[in-house]
Amino acid sequence: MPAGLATHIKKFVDLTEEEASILLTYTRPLEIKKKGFLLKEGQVCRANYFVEKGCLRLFFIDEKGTEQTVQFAIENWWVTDYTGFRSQAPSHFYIQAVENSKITVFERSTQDGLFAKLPQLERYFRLILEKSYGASQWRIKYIFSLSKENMYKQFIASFPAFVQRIPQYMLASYLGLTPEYVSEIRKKKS
Amino acid sequence: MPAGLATHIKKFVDLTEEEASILLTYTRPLEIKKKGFLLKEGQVCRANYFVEKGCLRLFFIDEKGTEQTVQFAIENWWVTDYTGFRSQAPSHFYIQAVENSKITVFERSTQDGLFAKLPQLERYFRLILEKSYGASQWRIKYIFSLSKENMYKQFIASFPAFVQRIPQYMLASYLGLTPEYVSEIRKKKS
DNA sequence: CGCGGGTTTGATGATGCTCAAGCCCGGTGG
DNA sequence: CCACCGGGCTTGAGCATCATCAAACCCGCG
Repeated sequence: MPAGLATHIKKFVDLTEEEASILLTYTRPLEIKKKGFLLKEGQVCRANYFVEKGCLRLFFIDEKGTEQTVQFAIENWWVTDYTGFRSQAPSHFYIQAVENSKITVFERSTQDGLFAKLPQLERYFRLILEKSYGASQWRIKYIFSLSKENMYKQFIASFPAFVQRIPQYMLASYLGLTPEYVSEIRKKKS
Repeated sequence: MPAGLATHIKKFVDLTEEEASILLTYTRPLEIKKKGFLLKEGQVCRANYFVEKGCLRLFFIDEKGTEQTVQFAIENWWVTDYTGFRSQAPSHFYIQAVENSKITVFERSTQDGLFAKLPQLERYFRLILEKSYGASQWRIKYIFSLSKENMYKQFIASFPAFVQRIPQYMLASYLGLTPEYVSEIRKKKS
């Protein structure tokens, strides 16, 4: 039961118990093991994923074969390849579990039906997307204004708890630097 | 009259003529001269801006005093500082006209009233934001997978017409490189 | 105990920035 | 109509940041 999702929605829009149970019929719970994939390059991205517990990441593989993390999603965040989700064309991204995770799956195919029944969810997703897009604008701001070293320091200062949860190389791939260089920065700091 | 806006909305959701005229009462046309500002750092971002004609840019000034462009908006695009727009806290960004422009202004304070009257706009903005957020994910992808030189080449190959409309230093600030380096790349190409 | 994924180390070198100067060209005022 | 001014673009030398590569190391897990 996606108790987390209903609770999260209620922070943004009204949702009665009855409506919450309608919501249930439009979503699907999913447990996924660490390193499991919800989406791979070339596949059609059919769903939007809400993290009840655990952590997912959206990444791609560049021409040199290195993984580059675009986004992490922890508890109460949504993640999908929005371009692929909208177009239903083969995706250029991967979505992978960073930890053993409990997910609520929201299929693209049932979206319109659900919005027809619970119109306030249209508002909920608008609000979520405003927040996500705002975060994305800030991400660009950090990328352009900070040196790699400062990006790293800033990140671990801002999210110390989260840094504990992910391996270094994954953090490196999120910040756009090499694991070797992360190592060097850490050495310097001591 | 924001004919462009109504037309744009109709591409995404239904909108009768009567509803379009209601929309009119909730928006405000604005003409702004090249280099004029719609938002400056420290001000509260009270509106979302739709470009009917012309071009706007969202940028910030980094600690070295250099302008860094986060986003351009040409005809039929919205632009605002979403974080500031949502929180109504003083912004860290600037919004400036790149050309003489015709804008439709949508004030934050009237947003809820309008959505109550025209609920389908909730959907419209959700769709717009999905598209914008998707574009933003791709922007990250390009930043992480291409060298500066290839970012530049890729951009001018993808948007040759748009490149004509903006000065080099502004394009440089969008791609996160220096005008000097752009110069160097252009020299090499010949 | 051994395997393997992840991290560290260090040497080398490319990418792309900084700074300072000159240049080009379009606009403005005399 | 010309001269000047200044914003933007170019040039080049020098240099910092950060990537690359190869090797060793560490340690948790099967």
